[in-house]
Amino acid sequence: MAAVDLTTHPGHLARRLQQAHYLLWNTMVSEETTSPQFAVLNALVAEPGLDQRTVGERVGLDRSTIAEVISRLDRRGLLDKVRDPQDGRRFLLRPTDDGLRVHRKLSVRTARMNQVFLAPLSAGEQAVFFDLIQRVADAAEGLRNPADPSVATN
Amino acid sequence: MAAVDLTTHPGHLARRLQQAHYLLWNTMVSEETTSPQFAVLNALVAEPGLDQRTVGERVGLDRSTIAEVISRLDRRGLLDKVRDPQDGRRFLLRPTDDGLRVHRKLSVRTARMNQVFLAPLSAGEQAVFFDLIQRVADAAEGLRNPADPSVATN
DNA sequence: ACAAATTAATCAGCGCACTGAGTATTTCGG
DNA sequence: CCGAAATACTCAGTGCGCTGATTAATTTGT
Repeated sequence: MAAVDLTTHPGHLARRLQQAHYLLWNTMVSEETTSPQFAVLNALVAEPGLDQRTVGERVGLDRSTIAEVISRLDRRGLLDKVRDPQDGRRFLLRPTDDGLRVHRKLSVRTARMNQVFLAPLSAGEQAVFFDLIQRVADAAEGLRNPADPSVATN
Repeated sequence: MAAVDLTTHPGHLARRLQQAHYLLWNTMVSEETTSPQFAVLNALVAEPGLDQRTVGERVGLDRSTIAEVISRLDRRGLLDKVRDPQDGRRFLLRPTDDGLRVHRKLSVRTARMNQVFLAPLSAGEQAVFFDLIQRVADAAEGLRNPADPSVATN
């Protein structure tokens, strides 16, 4: 009786959206390479030589998760991981030739998948969709690190 | 150079949105009870006596995941799980008094959290937000089970 | 120059999410 | 009535995602 309507809960909708995407990715893009793995590969194609932490920042993964994703890509030979001679704490990462090939192939398939995924929306609605989600996600991420000195907390 | 802009990838946005929500939930709602656990509890408040599979359907969790979520709620004494005397394969689930208490408390906090989460959007935008996400998620879930006999596949 | 603080990465532990395979129970067909 | 199919649940295995604690390297403050 006191139950709540979950269709008005953004968190629940976000989870359902992500699950739906996960399934579609598996059937239309790749069963071996996951969406987060592709995101990491993509970040390294854009900026080869990044370290682990920075890649995580770029794609929105925390230190532990990024370490696992990278270790899987490394095991499959899709990226190179070498100690930074300038700073022995860091590992520098860059895609291998295989990594570049996989990235190219998956880029095409991902574009196709996105069309199918967004097909229920008109072009205008798609733009609104991106804008609204991004604003909510950005704001929530902002709540998490209120410590940026350039945007004082008061 | 051939890298892709992830801000136009709904899957990537969905993941970021869900992560942002996860963090906010942890700080504003509960550290013990997760959002999927609340969803299950909520489904059982609405319809006490459901079996596991049906609860999973209601909240959008597959057979394996729902089993784990339920076993955690059971361990914490928030629900009762008894064999259906009519059908020995099923377990019938209902919230305990403790489960009802937790559900009530978390309902209030969840409402507050949703307000904070959606604060960057106007009331009109929030309605659009729900509508668009739901349409995309519904459509993608529909691609997954085209086998409903009442809506023939051809 | 050297102790203290900071930073990058790892590890252990928990929870969500999916698939494929296996077990037990019920239902269906002949 | 009884063997085959369907159904509910469990189990093993993989991957994403978070926190808190630890280790190793660099930077900072005297």
